[in-house]
Amino acid sequence: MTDSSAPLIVGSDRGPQASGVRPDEDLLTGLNPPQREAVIYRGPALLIVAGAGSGKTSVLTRRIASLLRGREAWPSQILAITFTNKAAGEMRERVSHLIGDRAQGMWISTFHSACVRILRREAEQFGFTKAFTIYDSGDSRALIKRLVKEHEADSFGLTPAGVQSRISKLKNELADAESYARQANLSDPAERIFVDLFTEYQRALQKANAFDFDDLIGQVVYLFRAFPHIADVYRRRFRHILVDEYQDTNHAQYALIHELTRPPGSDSGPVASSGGMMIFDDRETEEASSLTVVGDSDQSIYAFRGADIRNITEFERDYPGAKVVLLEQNYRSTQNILSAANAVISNNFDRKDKKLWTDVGEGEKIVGFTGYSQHDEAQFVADEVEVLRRAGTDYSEMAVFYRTNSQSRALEEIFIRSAVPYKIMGGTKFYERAEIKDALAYLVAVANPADEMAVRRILNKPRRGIGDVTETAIARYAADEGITFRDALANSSALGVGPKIQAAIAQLDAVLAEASDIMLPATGELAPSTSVADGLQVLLGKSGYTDALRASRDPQDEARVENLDELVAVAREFARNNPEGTVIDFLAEVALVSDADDLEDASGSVSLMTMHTAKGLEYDAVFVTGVEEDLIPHRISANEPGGPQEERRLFYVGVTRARKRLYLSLAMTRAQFGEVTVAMPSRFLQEIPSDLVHWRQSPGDVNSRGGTRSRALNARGPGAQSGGSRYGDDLVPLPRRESTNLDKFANRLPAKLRDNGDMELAPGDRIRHENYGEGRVDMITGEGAKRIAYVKFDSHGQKKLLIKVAPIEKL
DNA sequence: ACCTACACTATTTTT
DNA sequence: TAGTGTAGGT
Repeated sequence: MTDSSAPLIVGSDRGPQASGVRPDEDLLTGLNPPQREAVIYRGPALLIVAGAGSGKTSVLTRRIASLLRGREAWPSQILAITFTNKAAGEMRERVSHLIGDRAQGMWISTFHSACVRILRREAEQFGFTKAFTIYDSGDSRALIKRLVKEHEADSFGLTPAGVQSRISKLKNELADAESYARQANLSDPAERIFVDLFTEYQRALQKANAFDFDDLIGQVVYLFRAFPHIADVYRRRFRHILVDEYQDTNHAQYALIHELTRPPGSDSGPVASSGGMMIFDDRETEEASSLTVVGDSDQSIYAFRGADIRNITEFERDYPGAKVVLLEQNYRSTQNILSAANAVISNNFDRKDKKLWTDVGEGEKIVGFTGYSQHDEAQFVADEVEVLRRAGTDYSEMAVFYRTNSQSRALEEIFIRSAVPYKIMGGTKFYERAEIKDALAYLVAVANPADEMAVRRILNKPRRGIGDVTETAIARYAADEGITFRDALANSSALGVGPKIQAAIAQLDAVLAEASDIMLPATGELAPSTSVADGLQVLLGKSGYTDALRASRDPQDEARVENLDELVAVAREFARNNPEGTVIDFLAEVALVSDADDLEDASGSVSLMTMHTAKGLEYDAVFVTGVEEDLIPHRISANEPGGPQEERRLFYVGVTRARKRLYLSLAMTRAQFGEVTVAMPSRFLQEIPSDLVHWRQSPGDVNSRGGTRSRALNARGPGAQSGGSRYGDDLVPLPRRESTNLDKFANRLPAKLRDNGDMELAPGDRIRHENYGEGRVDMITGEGAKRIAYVKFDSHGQKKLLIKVAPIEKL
């Protein structure tokens, strides 16, 4: 990271590329003119407005490759920011693919990961240690919950969730408790208490040597502003900064980029000249780093968590002289899909007009379907998935989107019944499981003993007979002695608790100490890479945690043990990838990589995910489900400023994920919170030109003809065929009722799925199915709960059945 | 200190 | 509906 090693500048800022072959000519093959421009432009600031599917990742990676290839930059001078860890990994991959080993040393990461790296180096500057840990939102909620309770803030209408989101929003605006207090209305007692909570929350974090998610960004900005000479180190290091998904950056992230792109030395001026000598004389002429941002304001879908769309819409104002390149040609979708997307998004009034186009042709019409219930809708999706599969589309090339996670349940039930393999993306939350959080708290207790919350968490896990009283006694002892909560454990005899409990505390202390010896070697010494996994096993084993789970008769605890084994495996995998990684590094990675299981087997199964998760992905066939008012747009968004427009962008994102086929489906009734409510088609449906959609079953069909007619399986009757069966006028008058007796439409599953888990079937057996009648088993595949029978029915042809749950009996 | 039962309430998106 | 929190009993 030394500047003396700065490379030769080959392509000058605006010098015309003289004749001859560019060193990066091959990087430009296959690019259209604007894409080429985006790769080769050199200047202080470049905004690439990249519509959905316009090849922006390709442009970004080639731009980086071109900088490196032309020796305009060393890898260490490049900082590329992506939205997710997965995207970072892919970008790194693609750059190395283009230029090989030379890609080593670049920083390609999320804002959060990059900031952790910076904070790790600089933490000592402002009252933290290198061993700081990261509070995820669950951790900070727990902390806030405690504070709210202590202050009895709930009687002022302050809920933990509300306080948490307010603090988060403020931090995203780079406000702290003090600056907030200055402009708050402190005659309002609730406000005063909120300020107290905020102050104490921050104090607690500092005391615990921990940062929450928002602090990771905000504190780096604070650091750069308070210590210009430190900022300069990074300004000189990162000469080329590239930010993807710029439309989803919040103010703190914007400020961070702004700090990094100031000319080095610029704000240490007064210091430099105070002695009358221009110490940094030679640096006055240093240039700011070049900044490239890529984004699409139409895909901004994170305003709810502080993303500020103005960061991109006002880029040209923030960076005068910035070059703007527009990428409008779409290489992903058919024209019909793009036309629908364009039509919908054009209803957002305050946007720059932009129209995606393609030259691949119109393609198939968009297919619409209205189910009577969410299960009916799900059945349609499952059936259609099978149709596509038989027509040659791989499961992994299909995806089902929904607005809220809860919608996945009905889909899951039907997919299981129909034996469609699926994978829920982003929904699993491995790291939010209680046993995983417990295990990680053990690690934190060792790695960052200042983190009192972590120690408190494990105090009585497994049950050791340590309750509130003892916990308070420990805390008081620690306060009296001026030592940490963790260190108080080492002195159990001084706590004034019973001998049994003393022994339990001593035992816990011993386990933590033993793990410390394994994971935290003396300074200078390097711990073996297996130390994290080994230490974790010691902690879980000798604390009695796993034993307690194994002894339990709760069947779920078996799965918990497996999860813990999985975590140990993750630690071993981490060691393999980071031979010098420490516990601290492991914890940071785990805190920042929530979708770690993403990279594994999405192959061979249909992907289910929320529309938010879908951003940046693409599939041959996409099902957007639940296209109903109050769902998309979500009802809660109606009251939020800009809410409905953000929902429209979200829908736009969903639609533009599809390459060849797009399905839009909805249900007329939806069970929510135990009640069945009538749903109305989403306004976004009406914004799509009717000739683009072929309704298999339109909302009008379902409305006017009642529930006795078509169900999902036979909906393809002649009646549903004509393009004229557009719902049109039927749409509006559907009255909203809170709850109705539409049970006849409900088509609900029995509350409990049946379980034929132990049914023995072999090829040749005859069976009877509730709906399909009798048939003969051809073949059995799979194991356990996933055993599948291939059955030839006498009157319904070939079907695949999941033996465990299918309504069948052996004859 | 721990367990059970009951009541209540909050239901969007997530690095 | 389901998951969480609290109160009360052991």
